Amino acid sequence: MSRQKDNKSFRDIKAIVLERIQSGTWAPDAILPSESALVTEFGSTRTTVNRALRELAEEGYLERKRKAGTRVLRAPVRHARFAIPLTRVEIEGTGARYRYALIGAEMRDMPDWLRARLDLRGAARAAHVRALHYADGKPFQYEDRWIVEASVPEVAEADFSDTGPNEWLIERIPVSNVELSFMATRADQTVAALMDAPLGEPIFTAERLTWLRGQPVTFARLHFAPGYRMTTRI
Amino acid sequence: MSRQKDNKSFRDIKAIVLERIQSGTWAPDAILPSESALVTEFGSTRTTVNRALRELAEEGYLERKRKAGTRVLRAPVRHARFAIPLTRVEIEGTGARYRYALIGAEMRDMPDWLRARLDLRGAARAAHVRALHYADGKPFQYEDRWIVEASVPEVAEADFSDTGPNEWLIERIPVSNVELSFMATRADQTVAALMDAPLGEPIFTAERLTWLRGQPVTFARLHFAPGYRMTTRI
DNA sequence: TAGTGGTCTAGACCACCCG
DNA sequence: GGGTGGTCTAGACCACTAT
Repeated sequence: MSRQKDNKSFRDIKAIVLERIQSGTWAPDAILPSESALVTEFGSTRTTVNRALRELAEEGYLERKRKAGTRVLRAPVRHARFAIPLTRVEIEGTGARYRYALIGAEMRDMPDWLRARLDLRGAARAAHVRALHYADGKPFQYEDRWIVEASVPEVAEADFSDTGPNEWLIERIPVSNVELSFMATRADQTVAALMDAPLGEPIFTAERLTWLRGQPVTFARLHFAPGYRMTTRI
Repeated sequence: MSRQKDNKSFRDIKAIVLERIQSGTWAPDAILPSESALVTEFGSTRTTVNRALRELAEEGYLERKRKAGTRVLRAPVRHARFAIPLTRVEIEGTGARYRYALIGAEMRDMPDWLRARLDLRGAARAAHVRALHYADGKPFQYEDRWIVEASVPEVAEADFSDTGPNEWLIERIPVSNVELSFMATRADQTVAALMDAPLGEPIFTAERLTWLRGQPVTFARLHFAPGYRMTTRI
């Protein structure tokens, strides 16, 4: 049979199923009809029905188990998805003018807390780079980053005067693993001075740890200007 | 041809392609071979190759366009994914004992800032519920929530003494839209007292706005105990 | 206009797991 | 044991868009 107007695409099926969940037709904990039953109802094939249900499960609405069937989740396990763009892109995306300023960059032995954090034994050298990102002339983000020399040897000769260390890294290192944390910290002297904020001001802070194939590449602490909100719609 | 040992599953293909991206075999901006070329290389069918590439694109590694082909993204648009569980589930997941305490609940007219936030015109009543969630006897999260009566009429008779308002809501309302924000705030008198923290302490705070089919349902502000980190691996 | 990805049909085998 | 979802093959038509 060729594709008819009344046949349902996987998007149609997703929409119909979601509507039935949200309207309560299929209440939490209810078991949906099997794929083959839905194939009959929607007049499509298992491939299509399967894709619709699989995606709804990925989105946290359904739980699927062989033999047990497809169940409507009581509390949809919603996942917040945050895009993690380059700071420059994030700023330009709001229509603001981006400016970058290097505060300092030097090669150092890594402090103990950082070696512990990166799970590195023995001494290791790293570039310690500090920089400010401005939006429309106002401080937007203070970046305090370490780049492990063993993983990125060219870092010893890198020049960060014009390009942020993150953009520099992205040109060279395809990342494989990232651990990302968000927290609220207190503005210390450095941050307060750079952000033009009172000492002790609550600062939205992100920590980012990056590995390439098991090797630690970089650790960054990103301090956002007071009032920053990270927002997403799900 | 039946499935042979040397045939590749879509997972195999994903892994191989990802390895080629991360090793630089397929550098940023490079165009991958077309699906049919990969079908020849991997000895599978387009359905399988397509699923592998489609998922890698969803994960932010590739960009796909008809006719233009599949391109390796320079800066992988990585997405942090945070599971948003019930507070009780989050606490119990760490192995800690969960305890809930209601602080106050009453029906009120919504304040102006909230009506603006929910895009509601005219007066509207809502339940204002405040509650504390404990982990192993220590304050973990202070929840300050408004529930719109027009969207959930039963809320006027609800009893939140034993069950948190979030769990209560989930039993009744399948959500459709959520806006989630994270920020750093300063502990005010209420939060400081409840969290046993100094006034002005930086507090990791989440705001959550929920709609059902365009109707605002609830607005919650969740204040986490000092030191809270939200972490994810991507 | 030609080549690429997007999606569908039709059918099949299999892994898992509940009863 | 048997029903369910997981995934694959083989082939097809179509939509988009770079050239």
